[in-house]
Amino acid sequence: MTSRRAYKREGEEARRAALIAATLDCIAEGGPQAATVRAIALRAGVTQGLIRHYFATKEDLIAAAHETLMSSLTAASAARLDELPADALARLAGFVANAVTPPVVDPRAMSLWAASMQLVPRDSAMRAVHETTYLAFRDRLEQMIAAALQAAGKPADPATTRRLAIAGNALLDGLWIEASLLPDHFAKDDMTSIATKAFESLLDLKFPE
Amino acid sequence: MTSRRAYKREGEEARRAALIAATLDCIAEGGPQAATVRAIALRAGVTQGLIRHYFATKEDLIAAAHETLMSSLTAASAARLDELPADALARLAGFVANAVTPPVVDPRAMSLWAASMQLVPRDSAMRAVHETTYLAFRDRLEQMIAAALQAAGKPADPATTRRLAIAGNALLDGLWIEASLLPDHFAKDDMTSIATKAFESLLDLKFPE
DNA sequence: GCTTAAATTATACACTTGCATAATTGCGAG
DNA sequence: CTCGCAATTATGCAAGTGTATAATTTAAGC
Repeated sequence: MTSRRAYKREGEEARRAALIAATLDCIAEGGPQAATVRAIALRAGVTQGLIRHYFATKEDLIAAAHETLMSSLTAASAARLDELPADALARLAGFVANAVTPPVVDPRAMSLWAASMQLVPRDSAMRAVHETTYLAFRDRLEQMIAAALQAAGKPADPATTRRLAIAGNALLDGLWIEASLLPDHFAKDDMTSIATKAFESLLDLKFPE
Repeated sequence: MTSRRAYKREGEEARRAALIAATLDCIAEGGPQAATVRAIALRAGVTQGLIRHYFATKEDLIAAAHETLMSSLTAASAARLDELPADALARLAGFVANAVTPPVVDPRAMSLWAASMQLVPRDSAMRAVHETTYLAFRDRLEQMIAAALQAAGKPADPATTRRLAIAGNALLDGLWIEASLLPDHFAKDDMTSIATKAFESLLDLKFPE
């Protein structure tokens, strides 16, 4: 009559995803130290032994979680790309405004991102992930910048667009961080206007209304 | 004949400083989880009991460490202010170049900064510290921007300088982060040139050679 | 419906963690 | 020189950590 906990079998993908989600939740709420095996299992509605069944070690789970986080962050900004207008200038303007306002601006995402950044200097796998996702985002921005410059009839040689993409990316990153850290300091319109005008200055062109 | 460890008495300030420094070293090397009481004591050349003697709890020590870190980060960029030229344009140019190159760009500092950022969303004390230091840095930048605009004979109304300071600050933050995370991706001259040209575009002026 | 392999739970273990408390030692005051 | 007290070390402890392994249960195949 030993009443053992009832459970349901889930597919491997679903369980891995659930464990990763639970891990990110734990880290977001209490930092890396809060992401203990037991806390993660509890949040995933599972007993701790199961973690070991899907991830050889806790470190593996953490790594998988960070990888998932990174791709979801870039995916979030890419998702809206289709909804943007076709006109190159309006397209870039929309992309910029999107990057510095909710839901892309988000304290939880920011906290998780900071946790990842901390690992980059000392974990080569994390460094590789960061490098890839950073360059992917920057390349996309560079293409939109090049298109916008051409649409405005300005020269868009590779050296120039690279430089502008690096600066533009940094600008968006910095604004995203501050808006996420101090949400009450910046009104939504405020942020959009700051980012938009900065990009107009940077590229020396004017976005359509 | 129990040979107890020999030790030297240090003043309270010295010991607190040493413990804080050891704490930051631990966090920089292995993240918050590596900053255990024992690891900190070992690095400070002290036994763990002493920590409790100077800090009621580990959390107190961590908080003190983050506070020290933040003020030292802003102090680092302020220290060089006197060495900058008097001419407003050259002064701003030097400030910008300084912010995106070593020793301000530094993986260790970046790692520690990320650790702090992670605490901001869930720790009100850390949030207050961040807000203060962020605004202090931004205000300093705003003043230099206003001076540069005036020197170039351009209008420098408060709304404009505020907007430019926010964008300029974000730009410097973003470049600082990337240069610190991926040191091999950017040559020193490269970074300086990118930051300088971006600021010239942003303010619509030209820095002296 | 059995059988069976895999998914899941349960339990145990060795080790680390932060903290408390007692035992000593350095070092200035007299 | 020695006394006394605060600074420091040493030791212990209960709780939490990751991981290993055995015991069970689910559900699919025949």
